[in-house]
Amino acid sequence: MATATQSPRHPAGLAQKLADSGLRSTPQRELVYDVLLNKRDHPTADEVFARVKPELPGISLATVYNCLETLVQCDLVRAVNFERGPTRYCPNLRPHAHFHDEVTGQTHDVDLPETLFSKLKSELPAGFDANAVEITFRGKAKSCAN
Amino acid sequence: MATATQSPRHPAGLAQKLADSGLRSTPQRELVYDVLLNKRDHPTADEVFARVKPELPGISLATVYNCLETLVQCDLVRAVNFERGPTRYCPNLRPHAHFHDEVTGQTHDVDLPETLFSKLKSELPAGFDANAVEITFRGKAKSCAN
DNA sequence: TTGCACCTTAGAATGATTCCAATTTGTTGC
DNA sequence: GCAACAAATTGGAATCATTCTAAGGTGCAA
Repeated sequence: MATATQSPRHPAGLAQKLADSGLRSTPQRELVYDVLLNKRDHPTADEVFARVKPELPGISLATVYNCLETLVQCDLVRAVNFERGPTRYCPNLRPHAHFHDEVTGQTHDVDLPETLFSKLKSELPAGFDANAVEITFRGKAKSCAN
Repeated sequence: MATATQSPRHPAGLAQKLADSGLRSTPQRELVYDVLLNKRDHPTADEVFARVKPELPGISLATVYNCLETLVQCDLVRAVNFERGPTRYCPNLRPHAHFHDEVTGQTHDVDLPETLFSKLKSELPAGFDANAVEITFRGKAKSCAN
């Protein structure tokens, strides 16, 4: 029996949401989710792996991929892709856009008015029924330090 | 017309645009560009390769990748990515969005009012300077036959 | 007609991700 | 408590798109 070395640093929602899908809450899944919540810089699977390893040294990269996939399935996390780069993960569930900084390679969340998303969908020609829109900006972000 | 197996089926712009960048117009580049113009279904590199091979049997996949990259550099073609799938290529230079049909896997161009793109950029918080926006819809497209 | 820069080519290498088969772990009914 | 069964994890192999590399063509310029 694994002792509770790690208390849940995340909303209790995780176990519930997993259970809703008939899935179990495991140390690996909790930790992966914690890591995403704690540093919301859109890490790749590899980066998540690196952050998770110190706490759970036996975890494998395959498991990290599995956990991330599971979290995406449960709608706890969004997968974000940009130009064939490795998939990044984002625990921000509100509808939002992404801004890719061409200089630093960083990804930022950008909140946009809800109306914009629905407006966009309404612009579609007849016969197109969208259930998701994705908006991605590319450019330079002035860091706060400048 | 039976004589010239490959007359330029594309606007004369190609050779010019290439020259502008100090590049040569080659049979491979012309043919790849032709293929994109002739069937605008957002083919992958592999698909372009397959379409090009009958006319130029000696062409290699590496060359197709090279040509596509070159055309993108010259702003004659746009590379389109969707969720880690293979990159697709699109000779439509007008600003437009893409609609991915979840059923058929097809990609459709969607023209949106120019104002929308600028409006979107103007919604960005201070400090974010976008030079490109990408809009991608996912959903079902009723085919015309229905 | 030689030199040189650009191009193409085949195949090897890379990188992210998925697959697989073998444990391990958790849960349930007894 | 414990066998039986399902769900999860693991390491390594496999896959897929793409890029790299080294070697050989091509064509214009001097």
